[in-house]
Amino acid sequence: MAEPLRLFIDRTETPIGELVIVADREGRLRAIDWTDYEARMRQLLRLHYGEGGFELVPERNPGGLTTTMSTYFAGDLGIIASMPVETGGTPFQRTVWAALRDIPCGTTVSYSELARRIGRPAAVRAVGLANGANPVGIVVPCHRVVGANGSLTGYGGGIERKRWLLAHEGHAASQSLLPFAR
Amino acid sequence: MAEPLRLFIDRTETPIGELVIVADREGRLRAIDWTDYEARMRQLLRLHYGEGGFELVPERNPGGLTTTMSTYFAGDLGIIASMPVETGGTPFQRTVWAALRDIPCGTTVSYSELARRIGRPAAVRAVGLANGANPVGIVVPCHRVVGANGSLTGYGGGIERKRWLLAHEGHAASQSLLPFAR
DNA sequence: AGCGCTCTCGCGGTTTTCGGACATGACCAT
DNA sequence: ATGGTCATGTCCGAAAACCGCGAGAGCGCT
Repeated sequence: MAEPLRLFIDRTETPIGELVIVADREGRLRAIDWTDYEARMRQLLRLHYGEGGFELVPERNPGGLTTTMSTYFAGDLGIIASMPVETGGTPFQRTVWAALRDIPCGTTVSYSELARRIGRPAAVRAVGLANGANPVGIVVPCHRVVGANGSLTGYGGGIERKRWLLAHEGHAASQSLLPFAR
Repeated sequence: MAEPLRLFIDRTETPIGELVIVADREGRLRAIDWTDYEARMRQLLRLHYGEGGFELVPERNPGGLTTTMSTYFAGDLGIIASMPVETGGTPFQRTVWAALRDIPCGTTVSYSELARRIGRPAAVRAVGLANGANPVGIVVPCHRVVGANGSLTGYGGGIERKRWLLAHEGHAASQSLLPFAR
């Protein structure tokens, strides 16, 4: 009944692949992902806003977000911390995502530590799940969460990109971090 | 996200109980039910428009619909046929409800006949279900559907009311119609 | 011992799947 | 007549599967 949410979609190249960016009328980031995972991103949007609950309109640099992302990749790391974001998700997921934004750039946290921080020390796997369901990767830095033993464990965009992002953010040990525990 | 749909709610007395009436800004009927089943009506609204997808604002005689209903109960039977109606529902349900409005006042149809009319002769039970899910009873005359053997079978507001409505509409045999097959 | 690896199992939120209930009625076998 | 079977759409609740984890046990090597 209520006309669908009007969202704007744009794309931009980065050193590790093309990004798809989705913003709303107010210039808040609603979704972002790598072009090669665009299908998954659209699926997530459908899940959050319903089948016909939104429409994607191509537009250049909506809300200036495309520029912001380029700036981040160019080396201005702090800029994403203040980027406006709006998401759906369950209460639990939103709690996890909020906690993600509190992880300082250049550092990492383990899944269990993150679970502890939101007051649900036992919900470790659930935190992993919520991490994977994050619609606004990079900006809400799910890549800063690693295994308890320092292994990179997983990343929706591919482990290689996770490693690159951490290195880009100057994480001291990121060069030696292996995909799996050695 | 999108602010909730603003709906107006009113009540009116009838010979067979109090009605709750819900209209939209454009004066179209969105829902109607007997006060003693108001909980079910609200449930249906939640189902169609989502948990926080609408709000009910008390208002006297919204869109003049309350007057229209009184007029119907006073004896002007034809007036409901032209009453504006807007509903959610699945494609199948909407098809069934549309077919209901084509049943002339003062006549009845069996569930199977109705199923045949919408081109789904086998979906007899499904038609019954869709009938029960009708959010705008009386106006979309689900009470004009009876069992193949003439029994009244069922009605969301109670069999007695179904019988009364049919009698009110001058259905010839309604006086002798029994709740269940004899 | 001490290290490091593998395997197993429990953890918990979300999604998916499945079965049942229902405002019927045609058909077939007792 | 009576009674069981089955088709059909949709919602709901229960149960199970799914995982971007991690602690602990068992085992083979220095």
